[in-house]
Formats: sequence, structure tokens, C-alpha cells
Amino acid sequence: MPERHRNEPLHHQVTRAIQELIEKGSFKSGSRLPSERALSEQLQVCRNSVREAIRALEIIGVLESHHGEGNIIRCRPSDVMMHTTAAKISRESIIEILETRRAIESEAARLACVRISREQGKILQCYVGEMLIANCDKVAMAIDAGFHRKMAEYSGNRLLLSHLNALMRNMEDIRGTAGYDIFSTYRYYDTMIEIHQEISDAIIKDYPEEAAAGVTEYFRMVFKAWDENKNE
Amino acid sequence: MPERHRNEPLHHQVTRAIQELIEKGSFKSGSRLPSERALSEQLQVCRNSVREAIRALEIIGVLESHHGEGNIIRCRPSDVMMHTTAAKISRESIIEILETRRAIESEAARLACVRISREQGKILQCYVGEMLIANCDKVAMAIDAGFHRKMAEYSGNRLLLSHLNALMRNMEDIRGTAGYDIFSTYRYYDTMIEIHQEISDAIIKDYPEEAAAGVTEYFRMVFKAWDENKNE
DNA sequence: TTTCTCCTCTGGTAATACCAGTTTTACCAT
DNA sequence: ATGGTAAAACTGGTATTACCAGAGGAGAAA
Repeated sequence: MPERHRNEPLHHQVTRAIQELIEKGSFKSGSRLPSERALSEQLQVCRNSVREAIRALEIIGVLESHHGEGNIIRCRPSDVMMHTTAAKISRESIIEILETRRAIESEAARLACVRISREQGKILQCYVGEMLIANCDKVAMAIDAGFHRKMAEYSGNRLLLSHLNALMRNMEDIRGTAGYDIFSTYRYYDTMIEIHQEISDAIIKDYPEEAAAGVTEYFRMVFKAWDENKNE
Repeated sequence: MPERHRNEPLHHQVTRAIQELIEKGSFKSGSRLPSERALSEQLQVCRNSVREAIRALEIIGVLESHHGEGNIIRCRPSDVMMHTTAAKISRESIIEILETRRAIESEAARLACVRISREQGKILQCYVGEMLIANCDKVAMAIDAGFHRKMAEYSGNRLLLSHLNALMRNMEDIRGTAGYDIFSTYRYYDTMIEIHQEISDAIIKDYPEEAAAGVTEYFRMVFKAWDENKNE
């Protein structure tokens, strides 16, 4: 390990160190990580910290622990960086997040068309109604987020919802960490409400292509606002 | 904790126990988890195991550790179940995975159209070429997987790729755990090659809609094969 | 009332011992 | 030499203890 930073939890540093070790070292998928005791000595940290790091790497799918056998490498850490806390979030990555959201939500919109119930359809419309009432502030922001989450929920696919949740949490992290507010997209607030209305209607009427088109339109607008905001 | 199973690692059980504790207990987002020492006593396990569990929950975004303050709950565990090892994989979830893949890969195909380089385009075609040579066996299966990964890579969006990787690893888990082979889709092997050819061509010629349509077609075929396979 | 100190809460690290599977080694019998 | 078996030396898993370090509250001093 390069050097120990006092401000950051050690187990996080160890997690990164092991990741780099896997990445740079020629560990192929299926090979064994050095034993916990060996790592603990090599990195000059206690075995506890090593184990905590391994537990993290295990749950994101990089490792697999086998009692008595060793910690087996499943895949390169760079393949799973996604929504981990350790991943540093750059200003560029907001674009990646938005594109991924577009992917998830387009599919969710299509699926919701055929799977949404009558009551759920009404709930979706309620969100649009609340947007109309709310002013363009943090409350409106929460309603917006709620709409998209609900749409994913009504797709009937829990996996889509969980991916969307991960992405939205990432966006929140960016807002918190970097301090800049991507939600100045609200200069198009009225347009945005219209789009949500479109999406909601399309889903309820079971027009998958229109619903997906609405989602695409939504993100087109977000990207536009983001670009304008960036150039200021 | 209900009871300790001797065969399963304790820290996994603790992870589940804490998840249930958050889910059933009326812990709202932002509230504090009981202290590690309290949990350790309550669940009758050592603090190490509690901490390892917390580390896992932290990295998937359920918790947030703050030195001196406590472990803060960020969201309900059921919202992030996705690709965690702990998540039990059911036969139904294969449908969710495939739908999510369709979402990711449709977007990836579109993006690849505008971002792929000439060399990358050739590599993509190579995969199709290898499919033609290979027989319908495990090798072909690997080539297929490789094609889709490359497409995601050439989308220029690392996040899309990492999500796809997570999904594919899940599919591998299912194949391993449940023992049934979803890859009997290969009864349509020739059709499948044609589809990949279509997708590849569309991407190289920069026809986003056709590329996305190809992906949709691919999954239509997989779903069909899956259904037929299920009814046997 | 305000401010500062200190005590006690929290998570973070370390070190140690031992339990429980796996793999290797070494030895013995064939 | 070969094969099988038992012991030894790995591996991860769990428990215990001690102490460090940040955060916050309680109470004393200004």
C-alpha cells in the first residue's frame, strides 16, 4: 500500500489497494488472492481490515470466499465499479449516469404500459398533478424523482427499479460531493411537466413507443439544460 | 437473529439479519442503526461479524458509516438487491435480468453507432465471423457473450458496461446454481448469427434505430427460446 | 446566557487465540 | 514403485480484548 491517509477509513484504502493488486497483478479470473494473513502483513494492516475489504469486494462480485480454500477472483474490479462508494465520481460521469438512466427508464416505460394496473395509473397521474401545483423548487425535484421511481416500480421488474435506485443515489452523491446543482434543468419546468404528462398518458393508454419516446424526450431536455448550465 | 446455520458463513447471516432489521423495523432513511456493540450483543455474535456485514451493506449503498456518529441508513435493502451474492436467485428472475439487459444493450447499441471507431467496428465484425466458424457449443456461447460485452464497451459508457457485466454474472450464477441451461436458445443458432450480423452492420453504418431494433429482435428470440424450453 | 472542558457515546484498528474446512505432505502397507 | 491413509500445514471463520479517534452532550466556569 502506497501510504496511509489518516482522514480516510483504513478498510477503504485496503479495498482500493486490493483492487489495484488484482488489476495490476496478473491475476486472472479463477486464480487465488494471497491469503488474508499474507495480505495483512504485506499491506501492514490488521487482518480485520483486510477481511472487511474482502467482504466489500465479495458483495460487488469481484471475489468469492471459500472456507479453507481461499479468496477466489471472479472478475476485474474495473468491470464492476458502478455504484460503489469507493468509486470517485467525476463531473463527466454524470453523462454516463444519465445515459444509463435513459436505458433503464425507456425499457421501464415500455413494460409499464402492459403491466400497470388501473390504480397505479392514477397514482402516476397524481405525480403529474402535484408537479402542476408545486413551484420549481426542491419539492418539485422530489416529485420528479418519485415519478421516475414509480414508473420503474410499475414496470413490474424489480431489477430495473434497483438499478434505477442505484443510479439516482449516485446522482445524489454528485450533488452532495461536487456541490453543483444539475437540477437547474428546471428552467424548462413547464416543458418538463408536459413531457411527464405525455409519458403518463402513453403508459395508461398502452402506447409503448410513445411512452419510450417521452422518456427519450425527457433526457434530451436534461442533456440540453446540462450543456447550457456547463457553459455558464 | 432467528438461529445460526452452521453451514453458512456467519457474516452472511448477520448481513441478512441486519437487512431484515432495517426492512421490518421502522427505520427510515437517515435514521441511525443501533451501534455495532449493541447489534453484536443483540444478535449474539462478535463485533467483527457485525462490522463485516456493515461493510457489505455500505458498499451496496444501504448504509453509510460515520466515525463517532453511527451507521446511517440510506435506503431500504429491498431497493438494492440487484447483483448481491446474498440475493437468492429464482427462476423468475431470469426474465428480469433479460429485460434489464435489453434496456442496457439497446442504449449501448445506439451510442456505439456514434462513438465506435473503425478498428472497433472491425473487431465487432470479427465476433460475427467467429460465430460462423464455431459450432453451436460452449465456445459459441463465449463468443456471443463477448460480442455483447464489446458492444457495451464501444458505447463509450463505462457505466453501461459495468451494469451489463453485473447482469451477465448473475446469469452465470443461475446457470451454476440452478443447473438449468438457458443457452438452449441455440436451437436458433443460425437466426442468432444473422441478428448479430444485422446489429454489427447497423452500428458500423451508424443506423441507431436499426441497431436498437436488432437488439430487441435478439431478445425476442431469447424469450421465445426460453418459453419453449420451459414448457418441455 | 455563553463558552469551554470533559466525559461518554460512536466507529476504527490492532493483536491474539482458537475453530473449521482444504490441501498438501509424509509415511506406511501393499 | 504404487496406492491409500493419517497427520501436519495451510486456508478462511469467529470470538475476545484493548485501545485510538471523531462527535456530541452535560455541566462547570466565565
